[in-house]
Amino acid sequence: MERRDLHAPGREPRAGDRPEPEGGLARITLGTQVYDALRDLLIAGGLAPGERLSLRTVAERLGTSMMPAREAVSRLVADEALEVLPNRAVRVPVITLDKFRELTRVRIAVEGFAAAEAARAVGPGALAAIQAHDAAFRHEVRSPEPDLERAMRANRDLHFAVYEAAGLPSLVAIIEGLWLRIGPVLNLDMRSSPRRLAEGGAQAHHAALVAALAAGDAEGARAALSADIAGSAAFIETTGRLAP
Amino acid sequence: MERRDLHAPGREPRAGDRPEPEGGLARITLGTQVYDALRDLLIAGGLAPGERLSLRTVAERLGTSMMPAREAVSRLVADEALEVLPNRAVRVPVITLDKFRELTRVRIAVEGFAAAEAARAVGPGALAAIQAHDAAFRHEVRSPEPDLERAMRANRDLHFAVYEAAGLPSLVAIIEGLWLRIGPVLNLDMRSSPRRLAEGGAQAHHAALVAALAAGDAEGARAALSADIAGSAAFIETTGRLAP
DNA sequence: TGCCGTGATCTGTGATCACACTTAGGCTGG
DNA sequence: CCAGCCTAAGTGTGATCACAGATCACGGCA
Repeated sequence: MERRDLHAPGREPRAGDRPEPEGGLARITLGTQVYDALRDLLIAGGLAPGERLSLRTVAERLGTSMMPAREAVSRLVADEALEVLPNRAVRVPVITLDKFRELTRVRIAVEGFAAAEAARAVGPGALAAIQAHDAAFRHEVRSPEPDLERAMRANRDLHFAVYEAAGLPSLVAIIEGLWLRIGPVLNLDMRSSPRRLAEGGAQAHHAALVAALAAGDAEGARAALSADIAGSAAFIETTGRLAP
Repeated sequence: MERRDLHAPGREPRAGDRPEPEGGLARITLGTQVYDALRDLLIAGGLAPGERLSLRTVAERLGTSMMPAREAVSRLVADEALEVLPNRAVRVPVITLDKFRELTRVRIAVEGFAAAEAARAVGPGALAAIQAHDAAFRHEVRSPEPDLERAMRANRDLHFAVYEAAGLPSLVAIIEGLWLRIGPVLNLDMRSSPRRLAEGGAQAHHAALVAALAAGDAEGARAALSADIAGSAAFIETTGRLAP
């Protein structure tokens, strides 16, 4: 919370900020908005592992009272994306090496299944979108001056486009929960040593994944995605930033 | 909320009810207690699909103020175990047939993976516990007057003993989230037509599952558990209580 | 100089109040 | 007798206050 502004650019929400009845069909509560803001920060690596949060700080930073912040943080704690220490302090969990390996195994199983289902269910439109994200990612990492932020966003968009193509929304929700927990460590390490991107391991896995999806090869898609996750995890482990 | 008391038997929590510092190491907040109470009700079928909840009613029923109820309901809504209608009314979601089938597919994938891992990782102690739950379930359904409540609890204990034997806590948490969502419909239908228990389909699947676990046969365990879930789901579909 | 005690400050949690909104029931006017 | 409005009760959401506990820095004693 120290380093980034949670606001959307140019938007400055205030406490009594509901002049128009929000037009849309579904009502978006302030608590949900704060939740989404924190969630995006976590997945994008805007919050480092071990970083402490304060309900009052979050609330003030977003221009709301403490209540929406409470609800958002409470939900994130329930998702284990945040944790409250016995001191009552809230912080981004510091993942231990064992926990990281466990999460990686679960990811390979769950996301691998999603990729396999996607290979069976993907349509031409979704496939085109996936290929676009793949191209964007490849273009970014091959650029002479790669933009880390954009590359990781393209990577995320590619993955979730695949998962959504499986046609199982509950599965996507589960995967989002997993990304919420590995996001901080993954992004932090990527940020600290961007050479991983240039190595091209991810590109190769992505290419194999897209090819398998296009061919309707479920097991091929599962294998490619598993290799992608495993490769990324192996890199993270070598950086040694994980707690013992 | 109309039909059951959320209190543990003989326990009557009151608002200012913290004379002793709760002894334990981790502090259990009131919000978490309410969450656990509602969660158990949902998994055990104490709340029917479509049933409406009210924060004030929940709070009063548990002897707390509205705040802990808010937090608990908010978390359950985040888990999709409850839903808030555009009217701002909170109710147990009414699962559609398509959604039920989707959840079943995800369950087979995720819980099947857990069973396979359990076959690889289970130790003698955990295996004994699993066998005990299996025996309890078999004893209950073979009894001349089966106690539905006890049978379903034994079934749940058996399943989760297997999942925990996999040694992947994050996976167990995911599965709990899934059970939270199918619990109401599953329990309701079981309650309305208990003959399913007597048919013995579940017993056979359980026996095959336990045998596979004892033999370290991962794929056998996965197959047995998948068959158990599929059989149960097929039965639920025949009762036709699901929304179109 | 080093260490312990102590108070100010900050934390999350719980309770209470206020508000916009929905909904259901009763009353009035036809 | 029926249809219409319209009030009153009930809803979740947001804000504010109160409080126990933890943290940390400062100051005084040894």
